[in-house]
Amino acid sequence: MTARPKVRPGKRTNDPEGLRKRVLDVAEASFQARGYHASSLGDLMAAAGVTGGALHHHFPTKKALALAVIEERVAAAVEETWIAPVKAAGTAREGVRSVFEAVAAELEQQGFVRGCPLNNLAHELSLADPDFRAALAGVFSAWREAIADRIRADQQAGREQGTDPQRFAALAVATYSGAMSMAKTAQDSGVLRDCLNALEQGTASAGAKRRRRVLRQYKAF
Amino acid sequence: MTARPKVRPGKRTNDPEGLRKRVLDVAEASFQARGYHASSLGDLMAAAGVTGGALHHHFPTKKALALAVIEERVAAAVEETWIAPVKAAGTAREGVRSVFEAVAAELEQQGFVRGCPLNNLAHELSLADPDFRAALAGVFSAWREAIADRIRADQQAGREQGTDPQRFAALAVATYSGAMSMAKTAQDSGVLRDCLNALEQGTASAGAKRRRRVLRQYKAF
DNA sequence: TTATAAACAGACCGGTTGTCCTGTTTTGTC
DNA sequence: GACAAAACAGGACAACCGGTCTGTTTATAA
Repeated sequence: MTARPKVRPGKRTNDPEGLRKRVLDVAEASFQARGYHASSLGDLMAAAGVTGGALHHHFPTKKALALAVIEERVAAAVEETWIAPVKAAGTAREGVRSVFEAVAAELEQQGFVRGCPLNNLAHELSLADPDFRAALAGVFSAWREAIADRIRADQQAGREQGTDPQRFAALAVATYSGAMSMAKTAQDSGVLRDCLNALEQGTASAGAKRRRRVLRQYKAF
Repeated sequence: MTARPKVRPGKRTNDPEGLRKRVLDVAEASFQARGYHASSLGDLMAAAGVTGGALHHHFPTKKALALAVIEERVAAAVEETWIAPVKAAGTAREGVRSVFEAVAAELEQQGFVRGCPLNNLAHELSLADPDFRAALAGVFSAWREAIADRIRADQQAGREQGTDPQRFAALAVATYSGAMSMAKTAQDSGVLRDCLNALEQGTASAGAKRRRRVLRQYKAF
Protein backbone atom coordinates (compact mmCIF):
# COMPACT_ATOMS: atom_id res chain seq x y z
CA MET A 1 0.00 0.00 0.00
CA THR A 2 2.18 2.80 1.26
CA ALA A 3 5.61 3.24 -0.22
CA ARG A 4 8.38 2.57 2.24
CA PRO A 5 12.06 3.41 1.98
CA LYS A 6 13.28 -0.14 1.53
CA VAL A 7 15.42 0.34 -1.53
CA ARG A 8 19.06 0.05 -0.58
CA PRO A 9 20.29 -3.09 1.12
CA GLY A 10 23.64 -1.50 1.72
CA LYS A 11 22.28 1.70 3.16
CA ARG A 12 20.07 1.79 6.21
CA THR A 13 18.58 4.68 8.10
CA ASN A 14 17.57 4.28 11.70
CA ASP A 15 14.22 5.85 12.36
CA PRO A 16 12.90 4.38 15.58
CA GLU A 17 10.00 6.78 15.99
CA GLY A 18 8.92 6.47 12.39
CA LEU A 19 9.14 2.71 12.49
CA ARG A 20 7.21 2.56 15.71
CA LYS A 21 4.55 4.79 14.24
CA ARG A 22 4.29 2.62 11.14
CA VAL A 23 3.86 -0.49 13.23
CA LEU A 24 1.19 1.14 15.36
CA ASP A 25 -0.62 2.38 12.26
CA VAL A 26 -0.74 -1.09 10.79
CA ALA A 27 -1.62 -2.77 14.06
CA GLU A 28 -4.39 -0.31 14.79
CA ALA A 29 -5.94 -0.88 11.39
CA SER A 30 -5.60 -4.64 11.52
CA PHE A 31 -6.90 -4.99 15.06
CA GLN A 32 -9.84 -2.88 14.02
CA ALA A 33 -10.60 -4.81 10.86
CA ARG A 34 -9.67 -8.35 11.84
CA GLY A 35 -9.34 -8.30 15.58
CA TYR A 36 -6.41 -9.10 17.82
CA HIS A 37 -6.19 -12.87 17.54
CA ALA A 38 -6.82 -12.90 13.82
CA SER A 39 -3.98 -10.45 13.21
CA SER A 40 -0.69 -12.30 12.98
CA LEU A 41 2.59 -10.56 13.63
CA GLY A 42 3.79 -11.86 10.31
CA ASP A 43 1.04 -10.00 8.52
CA LEU A 44 1.69 -6.86 10.50
CA MET A 45 5.41 -7.04 9.78
CA ALA A 46 4.81 -7.45 6.09
CA ALA A 47 2.27 -4.64 5.97
CA ALA A 48 4.51 -2.27 7.88
CA GLY A 49 7.66 -3.32 6.06
CA VAL A 50 9.38 -4.23 9.27
CA THR A 51 11.53 -7.20 10.22
CA GLY A 52 11.02 -9.41 13.21
CA GLY A 53 14.02 -8.01 14.98
CA ALA A 54 12.82 -4.45 14.64
CA LEU A 55 9.32 -5.29 15.78
CA HIS A 56 10.62 -7.19 18.78
CA HIS A 57 12.88 -4.29 19.65
CA HIS A 58 9.98 -1.87 19.95
CA PHE A 59 7.32 -4.28 21.17
CA PRO A 60 8.68 -7.31 23.00
CA THR A 61 5.41 -9.22 22.77
CA LYS A 62 2.17 -9.05 20.87
CA LYS A 63 0.46 -8.11 24.08
CA ALA A 64 2.74 -5.12 24.50
CA LEU A 65 1.86 -4.01 20.99
CA ALA A 66 -1.85 -4.29 21.67
CA LEU A 67 -1.49 -2.41 24.91
CA ALA A 68 0.26 0.39 23.06
CA VAL A 69 -2.48 0.45 20.43
CA ILE A 70 -5.12 0.75 23.15
CA GLU A 71 -3.37 3.39 25.20
CA GLU A 72 -2.06 5.50 22.34
CA ARG A 73 -4.40 4.98 19.42
CA VAL A 74 -7.79 3.86 20.72
CA ALA A 75 -7.73 6.38 23.53
CA ALA A 76 -6.77 9.09 21.05
CA ALA A 77 -9.58 8.08 18.71
CA VAL A 78 -12.13 8.39 21.52
CA GLU A 79 -10.63 11.71 22.49
CA GLU A 80 -10.82 13.00 18.95
CA THR A 81 -14.26 11.79 17.92
CA TRP A 82 -16.04 12.14 21.24
CA ILE A 83 -14.37 13.99 24.07
CA ALA A 84 -13.15 17.03 22.16
CA PRO A 85 -16.44 17.56 20.24
CA VAL A 86 -18.52 17.21 23.37
CA LYS A 87 -16.33 19.72 25.16
CA ALA A 88 -16.53 22.12 22.25
CA ALA A 89 -20.28 21.84 21.72
CA GLY A 90 -22.79 24.34 23.00
CA THR A 91 -24.37 21.82 25.32
CA ALA A 92 -23.82 18.21 26.20
CA ARG A 93 -26.86 17.11 24.25
CA GLU A 94 -25.82 19.07 21.21
CA GLY A 95 -22.40 17.51 21.47
CA VAL A 96 -23.79 14.00 21.63
CA ARG A 97 -26.06 14.64 18.70
CA SER A 98 -23.31 16.16 16.59
CA VAL A 99 -21.07 13.17 17.19
CA PHE A 100 -23.80 10.71 16.27
CA GLU A 101 -24.55 12.63 13.11
CA ALA A 102 -20.92 13.10 12.19
CA VAL A 103 -20.18 9.42 12.57
CA ALA A 104 -23.33 8.41 10.71
CA ALA A 105 -22.44 10.77 7.88
CA GLU A 106 -18.91 9.44 7.75
CA LEU A 107 -20.11 5.85 7.64
CA GLU A 108 -22.61 6.60 4.91
CA GLN A 109 -19.92 8.29 2.90
CA GLN A 110 -17.43 5.47 3.08
CA GLY A 111 -20.13 2.86 2.73
CA PHE A 112 -18.63 0.45 5.20
CA VAL A 113 -18.92 0.03 8.94
CA ARG A 114 -15.81 -1.06 10.74
CA GLY A 115 -17.29 -0.54 14.18
CA CYS A 116 -16.05 1.28 17.22
CA PRO A 117 -12.34 0.60 17.82
CA LEU A 118 -12.77 0.58 21.56
CA ASN A 119 -15.72 -1.78 21.61
CA ASN A 120 -14.17 -4.09 19.07
CA LEU A 121 -11.11 -4.65 21.22
CA ALA A 122 -13.05 -4.52 24.47
CA HIS A 123 -15.20 -7.46 23.52
CA GLU A 124 -12.30 -9.58 22.40
CA LEU A 125 -9.78 -8.75 25.09
CA SER A 126 -11.56 -7.70 28.25
CA LEU A 127 -11.77 -11.22 29.59
CA ALA A 128 -8.52 -12.39 28.02
CA ASP A 129 -6.10 -10.47 30.20
CA PRO A 130 -6.32 -8.21 33.26
CA ASP A 131 -3.97 -5.66 31.71
CA PHE A 132 -6.09 -5.45 28.59
CA ARG A 133 -9.19 -5.08 30.67
CA ALA A 134 -7.73 -2.31 32.79
CA ALA A 135 -6.52 -0.35 29.79
CA LEU A 136 -9.84 -0.64 28.01
CA ALA A 137 -11.82 0.20 31.13
CA GLY A 138 -9.74 3.33 31.49
CA VAL A 139 -10.71 4.53 28.03
CA PHE A 140 -14.39 3.83 28.68
CA SER A 141 -14.14 5.69 31.96
CA ALA A 142 -12.53 8.76 30.41
CA TRP A 143 -15.17 8.78 27.69
CA ARG A 144 -18.05 8.66 30.12
CA GLU A 145 -16.46 11.13 32.50
CA ALA A 146 -16.03 13.70 29.75
CA ILE A 147 -19.74 13.57 28.96
CA ALA A 148 -20.68 13.69 32.62
CA ASP A 149 -18.43 16.69 33.11
CA ARG A 150 -20.12 18.40 30.23
CA ILE A 151 -23.51 17.85 31.80
CA ARG A 152 -22.21 19.31 35.03
CA ALA A 153 -21.00 22.35 33.15
CA ASP A 154 -24.46 22.72 31.63
CA GLN A 155 -25.95 22.47 35.08
CA GLN A 156 -23.76 25.28 36.33
CA ALA A 157 -25.21 27.32 33.48
CA GLY A 158 -28.70 26.56 34.71
CA ARG A 159 -29.56 23.73 32.34
CA GLU A 160 -30.12 20.00 32.78
CA GLN A 161 -31.21 20.37 36.36
CA GLY A 162 -33.12 17.11 36.30
CA THR A 163 -30.36 15.12 34.65
CA ASP A 164 -28.02 12.79 36.44
CA PRO A 165 -24.61 13.34 34.83
CA GLN A 166 -23.30 9.83 35.30
CA ARG A 167 -26.45 8.18 34.12
CA PHE A 168 -26.74 10.40 31.11
CA ALA A 169 -23.14 9.73 30.19
CA ALA A 170 -23.61 6.00 30.60
CA LEU A 171 -26.68 6.09 28.40
CA ALA A 172 -24.96 8.09 25.69
CA VAL A 173 -21.94 5.83 25.58
CA ALA A 174 -24.01 2.66 25.78
CA THR A 175 -26.37 3.75 23.04
CA TYR A 176 -23.52 4.70 20.76
CA SER A 177 -21.63 1.51 21.45
CA GLY A 178 -24.64 -0.68 20.91
CA ALA A 179 -25.72 1.19 17.83
CA MET A 180 -22.27 0.81 16.33
CA SER A 181 -22.36 -2.85 17.15
CA MET A 182 -25.60 -3.29 15.25
CA ALA A 183 -24.47 -1.05 12.43
CA LYS A 184 -21.34 -3.14 12.04
CA THR A 185 -23.22 -6.41 12.09
CA ALA A 186 -25.91 -5.22 9.70
CA GLN A 187 -23.44 -3.15 7.69
CA ASP A 188 -26.03 -0.38 7.83
CA SER A 189 -25.47 2.93 9.53
CA GLY A 190 -29.19 3.68 9.65
CA VAL A 191 -29.54 2.23 13.11
CA LEU A 192 -27.29 5.00 14.38
CA ARG A 193 -29.81 7.59 13.30
CA ASP A 194 -32.66 5.48 14.67
CA CYS A 195 -31.02 5.42 18.05
CA LEU A 196 -30.22 9.11 17.99
CA ASN A 197 -33.79 9.96 17.11
CA ALA A 198 -35.21 7.70 19.77
CA LEU A 199 -32.77 9.12 22.27
CA GLU A 200 -33.63 12.72 21.45
CA GLN A 201 -37.33 12.04 21.31
CA GLY A 202 -37.25 10.50 24.72
CA THR A 203 -34.47 12.08 26.63
CA ALA A 204 -34.76 15.79 26.02
CA SER A 205 -34.15 17.93 29.05
CA ALA A 206 -36.74 17.25 31.69
CA GLY A 207 -37.61 20.90 31.99
CA ALA A 208 -37.82 21.47 28.26
CA LYS A 209 -40.88 22.13 26.20
CA ARG A 210 -43.61 19.58 25.84
CA ARG A 211 -43.03 17.07 23.11
CA ARG A 212 -45.09 17.36 20.00
CA ARG A 213 -47.73 14.68 19.81
CA VAL A 214 -48.23 14.87 16.12
CA LEU A 215 -48.97 11.53 14.57
CA ARG A 216 -46.10 10.93 12.31
CA GLN A 217 -45.44 7.25 12.49
CA TYR A 218 -48.39 5.69 10.76
CA LYS A 219 -46.27 3.18 8.99
CA ALA A 220 -46.35 1.06 12.11
CA PHE A 221 -49.71 -0.28 11.08
CA MET B 1 -15.76 -30.35 35.02
CA THR B 2 -18.76 -32.43 34.09
CA ALA B 3 -18.54 -36.16 34.40
CA ARG B 4 -18.69 -37.95 31.10
CA PRO B 5 -19.28 -41.62 30.39
CA LYS B 6 -15.78 -42.41 29.21
CA VAL B 7 -15.05 -45.43 31.32
CA ARG B 8 -15.01 -48.50 29.14
CA PRO B 9 -12.62 -48.73 26.24
CA GLY B 10 -14.19 -51.94 25.12
CA LYS B 11 -17.75 -50.74 25.30
CA ARG B 12 -18.97 -47.76 23.38
CA THR B 13 -22.40 -46.24 23.13
CA ASN B 14 -23.35 -44.14 20.17
CA ASP B 15 -25.18 -41.04 21.26
CA PRO B 16 -25.03 -38.61 18.37
CA GLU B 17 -27.50 -36.11 19.79
CA GLY B 18 -25.94 -36.15 23.22
CA LEU B 19 -22.47 -35.78 21.82
CA ARG B 20 -23.53 -32.96 19.60
CA LYS B 21 -25.17 -31.23 22.53
CA ARG B 22 -22.03 -31.61 24.64
CA VAL B 23 -19.91 -30.09 21.92
CA LEU B 24 -22.29 -27.19 21.51
CA ASP B 25 -22.39 -26.64 25.25
CA VAL B 26 -18.63 -26.46 25.46
CA ALA B 27 -18.28 -24.36 22.33
CA GLU B 28 -20.93 -21.92 23.45
CA ALA B 29 -19.24 -21.43 26.79
CA SER B 30 -15.76 -21.13 25.34
CA PHE B 31 -16.76 -18.75 22.57
CA GLN B 32 -18.48 -16.65 25.19
CA ALA B 33 -15.58 -16.62 27.61
CA ARG B 34 -12.58 -16.64 25.29
CA GLY B 35 -13.92 -15.79 21.88
CA TYR B 36 -13.88 -17.70 18.64
CA HIS B 37 -10.26 -17.39 17.58
CA ALA B 38 -8.93 -17.98 21.07
CA SER B 39 -10.88 -21.21 21.38
CA SER B 40 -8.98 -24.08 19.83
CA LEU B 41 -10.71 -27.22 18.68
CA GLY B 42 -8.27 -29.17 20.79
CA ASP B 43 -9.44 -27.43 23.92
CA LEU B 44 -13.06 -27.92 22.97
CA MET B 45 -12.49 -31.60 22.26
CA ALA B 46 -10.80 -32.10 25.60
CA ALA B 47 -13.46 -30.18 27.49
CA ALA B 48 -16.29 -32.06 25.81
CA GLY B 49 -14.56 -35.42 26.02
CA VAL B 50 -14.80 -35.91 22.30
CA THR B 51 -12.33 -37.17 19.75
CA GLY B 52 -11.36 -35.43 16.56
CA GLY B 53 -13.23 -37.92 14.44
CA ALA B 54 -16.44 -37.45 16.32
CA LEU B 55 -16.18 -33.69 16.26
CA HIS B 56 -15.49 -33.67 12.56
CA HIS B 57 -18.41 -36.00 11.96
CA HIS B 58 -20.86 -33.54 13.48
CA PHE B 59 -19.14 -30.29 12.53
CA PRO B 60 -16.93 -30.52 9.44
CA THR B 61 -15.19 -27.25 10.15
CA LYS B 62 -14.74 -24.82 13.00
CA LYS B 63 -16.82 -22.35 11.08
CA ALA B 64 -19.70 -24.81 10.90
CA LEU B 65 -19.49 -25.26 14.64
CA ALA B 66 -19.59 -21.52 15.24
CA LEU B 67 -22.50 -21.14 12.87
CA ALA B 68 -24.39 -23.79 14.80
CA VAL B 69 -23.60 -22.06 18.07
CA ILE B 70 -24.95 -18.78 16.70
CA GLU B 71 -28.07 -20.19 15.14
CA GLU B 72 -28.98 -22.63 17.88
CA ARG B 73 -27.54 -21.27 21.10
CA VAL B 74 -27.08 -17.53 20.75
CA ALA B 75 -30.43 -17.10 19.07
CA ALA B 76 -32.04 -19.20 21.78
CA ALA B 77 -30.39 -17.14 24.49
CA VAL B 78 -31.77 -13.94 23.00
CA GLU B 79 -35.16 -15.56 22.69
CA GLU B 80 -35.12 -16.69 26.28
CA THR B 81 -33.77 -13.60 28.01
CA TRP B 82 -35.31 -10.95 25.80
CA ILE B 83 -38.00 -11.92 23.32
CA ALA B 84 -40.12 -14.13 25.54
CA PRO B 85 -40.06 -11.76 28.54
CA VAL B 86 -40.92 -8.76 26.38
CA LYS B 87 -43.82 -10.65 24.86
CA ALA B 88 -45.04 -11.75 28.25
CA ALA B 89 -44.75 -8.37 29.94
CA GLY B 90 -47.64 -6.00 30.49
CA THR B 91 -46.15 -3.40 28.18
CA ALA B 92 -43.05 -3.07 26.07
CA ARG B 93 -41.46 -0.67 28.51
CA GLU B 94 -42.17 -2.92 31.43
CA GLY B 95 -40.67 -5.79 29.52
CA VAL B 96 -37.50 -3.88 28.77
CA ARG B 97 -37.17 -2.77 32.34
CA SER B 98 -37.74 -6.25 33.71
CA VAL B 99 -35.06 -7.70 31.46
CA PHE B 100 -32.54 -5.05 32.45
CA GLU B 101 -33.25 -5.65 36.09
CA ALA B 102 -33.23 -9.41 35.79
CA VAL B 103 -29.88 -9.40 34.03
CA ALA B 104 -28.41 -6.90 36.45
CA ALA B 105 -29.58 -9.00 39.38
CA GLU B 106 -28.14 -12.13 37.84
CA LEU B 107 -24.79 -10.47 37.22
CA GLU B 108 -24.63 -9.12 40.73
CA GLN B 109 -25.40 -12.54 42.07
CA GLN B 110 -22.75 -14.38 40.15
CA GLY B 111 -20.27 -11.55 40.59
CA PHE B 112 -18.84 -11.80 37.12
CA VAL B 113 -19.79 -10.26 33.80
CA ARG B 114 -19.28 -12.44 30.75
CA GLY B 115 -21.03 -10.03 28.43
CA CYS B 116 -23.76 -10.52 25.87
CA PRO B 117 -23.19 -13.69 23.84
CA LEU B 118 -24.51 -12.09 20.68
CA ASN B 119 -22.43 -8.94 20.93
CA ASN B 120 -19.32 -10.85 21.89
CA LEU B 121 -19.43 -12.92 18.74
CA ALA B 122 -20.78 -10.11 16.60
CA HIS B 123 -17.76 -7.93 17.24
CA GLU B 124 -15.29 -10.66 16.54
CA LEU B 125 -16.92 -12.32 13.57
CA SER B 126 -19.10 -9.81 11.73
CA LEU B 127 -16.27 -8.64 9.51
CA ALA B 128 -14.53 -11.99 9.38
CA ASP B 129 -17.00 -13.88 7.24
CA PRO B 130 -20.21 -13.08 5.35
CA ASP B 131 -21.97 -16.16 6.70
CA PHE B 132 -21.14 -15.18 10.25
CA ARG B 133 -22.32 -11.68 9.63
CA ALA B 134 -25.60 -12.82 8.12
CA ALA B 135 -26.32 -15.19 10.98
CA LEU B 136 -25.53 -12.60 13.62
CA ALA B 137 -27.50 -9.91 11.82
CA GLY B 138 -30.48 -12.23 11.79
CA VAL B 139 -30.42 -12.60 15.55
CA PHE B 140 -30.13 -8.86 16.03
CA SER B 141 -33.01 -8.34 13.65
CA ALA B 142 -35.28 -10.81 15.43
CA TRP B 143 -34.43 -9.21 18.74
CA ARG B 144 -35.29 -5.73 17.56
CA GLU B 145 -38.38 -6.85 15.71
CA ALA B 146 -39.78 -8.52 18.79
CA ILE B 147 -39.53 -5.29 20.75
CA ALA B 148 -40.97 -3.27 17.89
CA ASP B 149 -43.86 -5.71 17.62
CA ARG B 150 -44.52 -5.31 21.30
CA ILE B 151 -44.67 -1.53 20.91
CA ARG B 152 -47.14 -1.97 18.07
CA ALA B 153 -49.27 -4.18 20.27
CA ASP B 154 -49.23 -1.49 22.93
CA GLN B 155 -50.26 1.04 20.33
CA GLN B 156 -53.25 -1.07 19.36
CA ALA B 157 -54.20 -0.90 23.01
CA GLY B 158 -54.04 2.86 22.89
CA ARG B 159 -50.61 3.36 24.39
CA GLU B 160 -47.30 4.61 23.02
CA GLN B 161 -48.94 6.70 20.33
CA GLY B 162 -45.95 8.97 20.01
CA THR B 163 -43.39 6.20 19.90
CA ASP B 164 -41.75 4.92 16.76
CA PRO B 165 -41.55 1.14 17.19
CA GLN B 166 -38.41 0.61 15.20
CA ARG B 167 -36.56 3.46 16.82
CA PHE B 168 -37.59 2.43 20.28
CA ALA B 169 -36.49 -1.12 19.62
CA ALA B 170 -33.17 0.02 18.24
CA LEU B 171 -32.60 2.20 21.27
CA ALA B 172 -33.45 -0.57 23.71
CA VAL B 173 -31.18 -3.09 22.03
CA ALA B 174 -28.38 -0.60 21.58
CA THR B 175 -28.52 0.57 25.16
CA TYR B 176 -28.49 -2.96 26.48
CA SER B 177 -25.68 -4.02 24.18
CA GLY B 178 -23.56 -1.02 25.02
CA ALA B 179 -24.26 -1.29 28.72
CA MET B 180 -23.24 -4.92 28.71
CA SER B 181 -20.10 -4.00 26.85
CA MET B 182 -19.16 -1.50 29.52
CA ALA B 183 -20.21 -3.81 32.31
CA LYS B 184 -18.00 -6.53 30.91
CA THR B 185 -15.02 -4.25 30.48
CA ALA B 186 -15.40 -2.67 33.90
CA GLN B 187 -16.55 -5.94 35.48
CA ASP B 188 -19.27 -3.90 37.13
CA SER B 189 -22.94 -4.41 36.49
CA GLY B 190 -23.85 -1.01 37.92
CA VAL B 191 -23.72 0.64 34.54
CA LEU B 192 -26.68 -1.50 33.53
CA ARG B 193 -28.81 0.13 36.17
CA ASP B 194 -27.44 3.55 35.29
CA CYS B 195 -28.50 3.08 31.71
CA LEU B 196 -31.91 1.74 32.64
CA ASN B 197 -32.54 4.68 34.95
CA ALA B 198 -31.41 7.20 32.37
CA LEU B 199 -33.52 5.46 29.77
CA GLU B 200 -36.64 5.44 31.90
CA GLN B 201 -36.12 8.98 33.07
CA GLY B 202 -35.83 10.20 29.53
CA THR B 203 -37.88 7.98 27.36
CA ALA B 204 -41.20 7.54 29.09
CA SER B 205 -44.19 7.51 26.80
CA ALA B 206 -44.53 10.84 25.06
CA GLY B 207 -48.19 11.13 25.89
CA ALA B 208 -47.72 10.13 29.49
CA LYS B 209 -47.82 12.31 32.53
CA ARG B 210 -45.44 15.19 32.87
CA ARG B 211 -42.11 14.26 34.31
CA ARG B 212 -41.47 15.23 37.86
CA ARG B 213 -39.09 18.11 38.14
CA VAL B 214 -38.10 17.44 41.65
CA LEU B 215 -34.47 18.12 42.32
CA ARG B 216 -33.11 14.78 43.24
CA GLN B 217 -29.59 14.70 41.92
CA TYR B 218 -27.73 17.21 44.00
CA LYS B 219 -24.68 15.06 44.13
CA ALA B 220 -23.72 16.44 40.75
CA PHE B 221 -22.30 19.48 42.49
C1' DT C 1 -27.66 -63.19 10.39
C1' DT C 2 -26.14 -59.99 7.24
C1' DA C 3 -25.46 -55.87 4.67
C1' DT C 4 -25.16 -50.96 5.10
C1' DA C 5 -24.62 -46.65 6.78
C1' DA C 6 -23.94 -43.84 10.56
C1' DA C 7 -21.04 -42.88 14.58
C1' DC C 8 -16.78 -42.65 16.48
C1' DA C 9 -11.45 -43.35 17.39
C1' DG C 10 -7.03 -41.64 16.81
C1' DA C 11 -3.04 -40.81 14.31
C1' DC C 12 -1.13 -37.71 10.97
C1' DC C 13 0.17 -33.62 8.22
C1' DG C 14 1.25 -29.08 6.28
C1' DG C 15 1.10 -24.67 7.60
C1' DT C 16 1.18 -20.97 10.89
C1' DT C 17 2.02 -18.70 15.16
C1' DG C 18 4.66 -15.94 18.58
C1' DT C 19 8.98 -15.70 20.42
C1' DC C 20 13.83 -16.01 20.85
C1' DC C 21 18.55 -15.61 19.47
C1' DT C 22 22.79 -14.24 17.23
C1' DG C 23 24.84 -11.10 14.49
C1' DT C 24 25.30 -6.61 11.98
C1' DT C 25 24.67 -1.76 11.28
C1' DT C 26 23.74 2.80 12.72
C1' DT C 27 23.90 6.51 16.04
C1' DG C 28 25.38 9.25 19.79
C1' DT C 29 29.17 10.47 23.04
C1' DC C 30 33.68 11.20 24.82
C1' DG D 1 38.40 7.96 15.83
C1' DA D 2 37.02 4.79 19.78
C1' DC D 3 33.53 2.93 22.14
C1' DA D 4 28.99 1.69 23.89
C1' DA D 5 24.33 1.50 23.31
C1' DA D 6 20.50 1.56 20.55
C1' DA D 7 18.35 0.05 16.21
C1' DC D 8 17.68 -3.32 13.08
C1' DA D 9 18.21 -7.90 10.17
C1' DG D 10 16.83 -12.39 9.64
C1' DG D 11 16.96 -17.10 10.63
C1' DA D 12 15.52 -20.85 13.89
C1' DC D 13 12.39 -23.18 16.66
C1' DA D 14 9.01 -25.48 19.35
C1' DA D 15 4.30 -25.36 20.05
C1' DC D 16 0.04 -25.32 18.18
C1' DC D 17 -3.67 -25.04 14.89
C1' DG D 18 -7.37 -26.88 11.88
C1' DG D 19 -8.25 -30.28 8.78
C1' DT D 20 -7.79 -34.90 6.69
C1' DC D 21 -7.33 -39.60 6.56
C1' DT D 22 -7.93 -44.55 7.51
C1' DG D 23 -9.83 -47.78 10.26
C1' DT D 24 -13.03 -49.65 13.81
C1' DT D 25 -17.29 -49.98 16.29
C1' DT D 26 -22.23 -49.42 16.81
C1' DA D 27 -26.88 -49.10 15.26
C1' DT D 28 -30.45 -50.11 11.77
C1' DA D 29 -33.09 -52.51 8.54
C1' DA D 30 -33.80 -56.29 5.54
